[in-house]
Amino acid sequence: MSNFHTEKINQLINAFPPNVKNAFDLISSVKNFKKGDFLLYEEETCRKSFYLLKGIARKFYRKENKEITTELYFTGDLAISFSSYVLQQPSRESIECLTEVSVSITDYAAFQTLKQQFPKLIELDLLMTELYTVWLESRMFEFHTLNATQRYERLLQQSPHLLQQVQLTHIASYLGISLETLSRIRAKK
Amino acid sequence: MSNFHTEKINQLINAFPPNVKNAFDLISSVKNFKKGDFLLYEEETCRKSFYLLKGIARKFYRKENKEITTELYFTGDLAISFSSYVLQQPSRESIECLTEVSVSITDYAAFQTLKQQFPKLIELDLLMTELYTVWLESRMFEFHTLNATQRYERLLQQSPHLLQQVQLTHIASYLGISLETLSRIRAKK
DNA sequence: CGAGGCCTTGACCGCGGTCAATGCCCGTGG
DNA sequence: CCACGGGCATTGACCGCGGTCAAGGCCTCG
Repeated sequence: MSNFHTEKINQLINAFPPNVKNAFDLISSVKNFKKGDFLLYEEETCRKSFYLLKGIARKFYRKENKEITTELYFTGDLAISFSSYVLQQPSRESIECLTEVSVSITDYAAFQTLKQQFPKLIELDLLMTELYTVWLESRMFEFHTLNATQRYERLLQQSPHLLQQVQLTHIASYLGISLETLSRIRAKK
Repeated sequence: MSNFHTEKINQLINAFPPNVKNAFDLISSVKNFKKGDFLLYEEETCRKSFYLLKGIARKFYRKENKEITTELYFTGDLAISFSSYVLQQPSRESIECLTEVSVSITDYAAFQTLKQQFPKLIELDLLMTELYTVWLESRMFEFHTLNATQRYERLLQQSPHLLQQVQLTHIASYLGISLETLSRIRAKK
């Protein structure tokens, strides 16, 4: 869940009374991972959410022994396999650390319980889900309306930092194109 | 928002106390539309949600004078342009009735207010958003993992009724393929 | 009977994928 | 300090899926 509309979320969180914040912290814990470590394995059910405090991670699935990256996470993003998390079913996606990563982990079940206690947390959950869905819709839209070159240029313009920090193999599959095609696109001009 | 997980939603709604149901009904109203009528126009901000009581509708956007169908609605589905509704911004999509349609319309602003009064409604909103997102993720996944023929066959198997009721032009664009290609796929065996 | 909407069929072609060879960079060990 | 190997990116040759354009068929309805 990319944090491209963070203001709204921060606004809501900052308005929380201290007891809600404290209760939330009690069911969360910080953990560190090394480059190459997995936060979630394919087939595993996503029972935790990972809030990135530092580092870069990616979510991907395998298709005929090739890996398709579906999301890239940076500091401030929330990493989960959404469908697996919501339905509490095995995930078709994995989440892998691309650098050293520090995350704040929150347990799914504990959060569900806490939401019943503090309805404001349901509002937070709704807001974050809405923003993820808006992002997903726009990603879908771009896949259908832009060709490979246009998708690359749009990424270049919207998230230039990303290209410095993530290897082209992952960027290519995130854009839904082959590494070779991406290379050719970049070669032109 | 396809109602493929309706049980959960019904469960939640049935547990609502009567006063919540009544309050909700007070901000909703039934309206009828003819085939070809629009529930929402492109560029318009989606300020209402449309719950289909009867009929078929579709959501689509235009791309170079061609129409791409993004969702098909049947009885029991909730028709909205999600991003427009959530962000209260102009929609890139339109919603059109494919048959005579009867809908229960709920105003966005009134629903927002009612949610503050009855937090259970936030839970309902969250649940429905989650299910839409799960559906959207699976749609995205199928676009990336299946070719045109496989997507058609999957639709055939999961929603055979749909093919009886919706013209092939819309089905083709819903599957992200041209009418001609769909016709050829159907011709084989 | 004619017109228009919808679907089918044919001919053609281009975007982007695949396979394979080569290049480049960097870390490790002799 | 250089040599080697592995990971990642580039480049070239080829090709197939599915799109486009155009013509023709088939209903339905006035």
